[in-house]
Amino acid sequence: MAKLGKERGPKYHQIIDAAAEVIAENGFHQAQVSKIAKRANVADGTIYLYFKNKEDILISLFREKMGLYVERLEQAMRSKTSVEDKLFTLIEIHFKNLSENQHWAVVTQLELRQSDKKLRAKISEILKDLLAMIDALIEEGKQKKIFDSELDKRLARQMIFGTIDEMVTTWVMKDRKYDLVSLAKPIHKLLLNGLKQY
Amino acid sequence: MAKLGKERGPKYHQIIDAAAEVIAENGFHQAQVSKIAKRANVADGTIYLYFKNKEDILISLFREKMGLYVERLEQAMRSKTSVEDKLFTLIEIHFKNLSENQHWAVVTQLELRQSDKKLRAKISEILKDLLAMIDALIEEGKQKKIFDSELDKRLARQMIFGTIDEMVTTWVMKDRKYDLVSLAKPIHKLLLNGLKQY
Amino acid sequence: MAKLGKERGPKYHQIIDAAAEVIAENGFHQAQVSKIAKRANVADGTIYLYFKNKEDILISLFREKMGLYVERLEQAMRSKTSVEDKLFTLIEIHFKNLSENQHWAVVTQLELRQSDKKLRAKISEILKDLLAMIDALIEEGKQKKIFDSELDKRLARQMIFGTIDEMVTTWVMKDRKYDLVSLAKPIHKLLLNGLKQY
Amino acid sequence: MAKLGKERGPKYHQIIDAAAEVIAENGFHQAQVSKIAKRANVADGTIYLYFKNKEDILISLFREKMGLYVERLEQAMRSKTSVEDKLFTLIEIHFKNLSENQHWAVVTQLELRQSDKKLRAKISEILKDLLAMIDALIEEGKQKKIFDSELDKRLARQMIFGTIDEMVTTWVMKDRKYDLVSLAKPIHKLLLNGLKQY
DNA sequence: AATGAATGAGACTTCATTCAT
DNA sequence: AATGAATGAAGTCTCATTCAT
Repeated sequence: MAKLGKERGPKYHQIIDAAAEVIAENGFHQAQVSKIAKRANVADGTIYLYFKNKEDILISLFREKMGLYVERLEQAMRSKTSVEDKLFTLIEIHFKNLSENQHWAVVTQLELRQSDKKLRAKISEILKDLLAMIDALIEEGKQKKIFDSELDKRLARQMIFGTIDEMVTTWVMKDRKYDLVSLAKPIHKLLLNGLKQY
Repeated sequence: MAKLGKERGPKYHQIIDAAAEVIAENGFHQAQVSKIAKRANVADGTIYLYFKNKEDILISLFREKMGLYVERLEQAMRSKTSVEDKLFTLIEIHFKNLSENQHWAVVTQLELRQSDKKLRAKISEILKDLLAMIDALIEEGKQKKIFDSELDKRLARQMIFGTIDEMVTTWVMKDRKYDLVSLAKPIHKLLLNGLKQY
Repeated sequence: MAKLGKERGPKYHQIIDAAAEVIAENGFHQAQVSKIAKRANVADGTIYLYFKNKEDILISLFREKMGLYVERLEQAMRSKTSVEDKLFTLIEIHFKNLSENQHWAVVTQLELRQSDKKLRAKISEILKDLLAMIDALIEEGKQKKIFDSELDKRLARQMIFGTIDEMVTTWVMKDRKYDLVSLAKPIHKLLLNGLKQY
Repeated sequence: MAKLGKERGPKYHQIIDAAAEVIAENGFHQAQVSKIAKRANVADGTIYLYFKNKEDILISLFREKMGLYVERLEQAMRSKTSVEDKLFTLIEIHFKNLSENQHWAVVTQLELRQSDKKLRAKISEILKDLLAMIDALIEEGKQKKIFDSELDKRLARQMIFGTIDEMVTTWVMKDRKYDLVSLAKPIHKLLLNGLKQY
């Protein structure tokens, strides 16, 4: 058996990318291993030199893409100082990222949610990095007295995440017919309004 | 041939209810037609006298349950006059409804989302009644000058729906270990904060 | 799911018999479920209404055939009184049984031994009835002072069973070109010689 | 192309031995070529420089080990003069050989029998040396008037071989919990009893 | 109206073997 | 001589749906 995802040859990413495309085009339940293999220009068996099983492809896919996203997000937020700007950046980068990878947007908002309990638990695990960033942001806002000191961190996080996630889902379900990124500004204002103390 | 939901014998609801139970207990992917039939005390073939196919059972299930919920919601909101109270009622009834039907909460927040694109599109269709109520509420708030006249109705709706949906999902994923209804008050405050004009 | 082998419809035996034929003709590892189904004139899926899995077909096959054989053996031996006659009957019936079911002989002596450890353990379990009969015979011989009182029951059983089993295997491997039943007499003499006390 | 067993480099025996170990430890069906290669510290492809295919490894394995055994047997029997002693030596060396190589005993009595018809035919071929020795022994016994002149050589051989083979198999299946070699004496007596003339 | 036995398409994964380096 | 990444064929079992009774 090969490296199982360790030393990643070029085929590793070939397969990951093929999986993202095939899922976006055919849907989660129609993304057969053989279809992914064909799209990646490798034999079916080759998949199993790089991934333990089909689920492993999907988790790796999510981890890779999410990793890139979180990295991009961290980098962008580092240059911001105010809590307000950081929240705006978080929203904007999130929307930009998905606008620039619309296939991927379909995969995260619709297809991957069709996975079973076990797979979704692993996806949740990967999402934690993002949620932790939101939590840190809320904490900072509370310390800087921008947000109410009584603000429940969990509720605030659910409002932020729930809102932007729902916005992306709606956008995807409307076939991405309008510009998502331009909604960053108004939704930022709305969310900030909710969190701020007066 | 199936009656296609017209003349609904008693078996119709027997099957619907069995489906809800079986999905809640076994998960979406383990809810086979034969399992539903057995739970409903009918033969497998009988299912097809009342429903076109498996998907039809699930859609009908969602429609029936959602209908009851929207009805309850409308009734509760009718007695409220202020926009603030109406929003609170919407959140509270939503949380109460799911707290009192925890099996059903699992079905809507986790299991039914594992369905395929086609089925989810139909589920979205049914959700529209709820979303329309939120829209009406926002409209009323704008007219009464409680919400900003510039407020984007779609964004506001996504914030409200996204937030409460995410809250229920988190609650379900945390195995419903805490009281959801008591979160209605603080989240109502947070959302109202966001929507109000100052 | 159907009765899983309980209330056995006609298809149950159709499948069992098809399995015996297919194994004898194609070998154990070439006896695919689909081949058995085709031979039994049922759909692949029907197999699983009567058997838990492929292994279950094979075990049931062995149990059914072995049950018939042991029954026949018990009946034949019941009419014999002397230990010598009983031993002869045991050998003769064993040889006759396999001579009359040459397909089955191939299955037991060659094909079924290719099964894996788990399946073979279950087959051994079924064989115990036969071995118990041999044990009872040896015990009786010792009590009647025909066999040496010092005779180790386990060794004697292994000599009897090992010898006749090896004879059948040789006969099968030589393509059953000679008459097996006529060897019952001389081998009976040989075995008796070995077991008797002088 | 493979050397087909001609010029045997050191890797030849490395691979043979690795195969024996892997089969004993993992069972026949879990003895993949890649596992054997890893155990032998060679690349998968290297195997095919020394052996035509997987079957060829197994046949060679059996031939090599059996060759050593027959050699040892011949040497031990050479020092014996009486037929009785020779038979005893045959049994004792057989039992000793397998007691001293318990892994190998598992391989011959259980694992290798899971091979397919073709492979087992070749294994039988190799066994012929041993059977020929038994035949020679019977012949000698008949000439020396120790065994009955009417004794059927084939039957006698099947009794001897079947008995000791069954004894080893039982011992292996009982996890080799008792001493096999000490059974040589009583079983020798039993077999001799059977073969002798009175 | 009701039954439930029967159907059969469809997919993940393993592993012996090859061949470019 | 040696490597080991790549190949791709092949098989068991599930389950939505049908249809004869």
